[in-house]
Amino acid sequence: MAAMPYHHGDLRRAILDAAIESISAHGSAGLSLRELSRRAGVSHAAPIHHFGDKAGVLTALAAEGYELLADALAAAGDEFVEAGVAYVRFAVTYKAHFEVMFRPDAYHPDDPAVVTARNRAREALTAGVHAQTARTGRDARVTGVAAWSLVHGFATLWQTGALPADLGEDVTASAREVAKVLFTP
Amino acid sequence: MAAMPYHHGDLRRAILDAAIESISAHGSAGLSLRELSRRAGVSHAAPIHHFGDKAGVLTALAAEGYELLADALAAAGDEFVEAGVAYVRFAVTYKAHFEVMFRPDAYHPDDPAVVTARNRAREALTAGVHAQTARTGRDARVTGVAAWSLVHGFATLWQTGALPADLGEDVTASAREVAKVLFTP
DNA sequence: TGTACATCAGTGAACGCGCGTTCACTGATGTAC
DNA sequence: TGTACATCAGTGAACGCGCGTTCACTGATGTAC
Repeated sequence: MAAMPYHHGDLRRAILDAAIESISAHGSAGLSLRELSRRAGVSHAAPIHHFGDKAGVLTALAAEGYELLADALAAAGDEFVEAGVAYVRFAVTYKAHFEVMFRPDAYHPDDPAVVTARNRAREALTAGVHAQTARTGRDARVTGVAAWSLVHGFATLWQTGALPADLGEDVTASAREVAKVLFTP
Repeated sequence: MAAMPYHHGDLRRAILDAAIESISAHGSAGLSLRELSRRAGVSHAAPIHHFGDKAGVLTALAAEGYELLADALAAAGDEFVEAGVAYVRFAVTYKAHFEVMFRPDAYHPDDPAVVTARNRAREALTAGVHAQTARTGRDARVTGVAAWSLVHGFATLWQTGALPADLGEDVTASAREVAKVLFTP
């Protein structure tokens, strides 16, 4: 039975992973630092060293989430429907990140890392919309909000389990069908 | 200085109102029964009498929310865009109800009152969609999900303050513009 | 009109719990010379 | 190659707090006769 080494190695990452696991299972509402420490197998005061306080953990998670979202949207390119699908796929794959990102009361939304990543995601999101509206001649601002609302609402309702069961389990396919409604004559 | 009467009169209502006030201000995550009792000016064990436990309070709130939503949608009639606007207006006006309704982990989603009210709201929501798709020949199921996603996402993003500031402050007008995108050629 | 009694609504003390944060500490690591 | 020392990472005890729920209770109300 090997004794735990005194230094963890990558406690920062381990705490974030523990947070992701816990939030995915039980939501972000009841999250506690002590639970994360337990999951990471470390004393309950250890996370403070890396994150300062509880909000610091969620801030790091939100920043990471916006980075991942920006990457996913960038990878989808200028194809509007595919960007929408990528948004939904991100929300489902990174459930915990997604949930935290849109609970700004729970973290430090003005944190520089968050601001930078969020702007990157915003730009990626509007890029697809602009490519679309340039072709169709619609108002870019309103169309952008409509598109964002659609995919955000779909992702949120899907997560909550509020959508009718007969949609099936393939979230990508469902999201694509739904996204098409917005841009099919 | 009049002494408080021993019996409150309508403590049930007072607790619900206190919950609405508290959730509107600070979200539903940190809500506590003791805080509600304080707000209602009553001993901290009193709410148990009316609601059984904490989840009971939120269950009552969710049921009330679905009733109010069903009423709002019914009042909008079969006009699709107006039903969408009504949905968003409901979410903004009854912020606390709306927030609780979509946090089924926090209450008893199988409570009969909740189930009944939720079904009423569902039917009202699909009525508008069916009227619309009968006219346009689209697939009712996918269109319904798209419409619901759109208004739900818009409402959610509006509440979080995530939408661009240049939309202005008139949520009804913005919602109408956005809803129109879904059904304008 | 009065009275006994059941029922209901609210009280206040007590319980045990998990939490975030602080603190002085110790173990481990790496760097300067 | 060795050694002194600064820095960093994690510990564990302690703090004070607010919480949900339980419990035996008392005050108020209404109903049967």
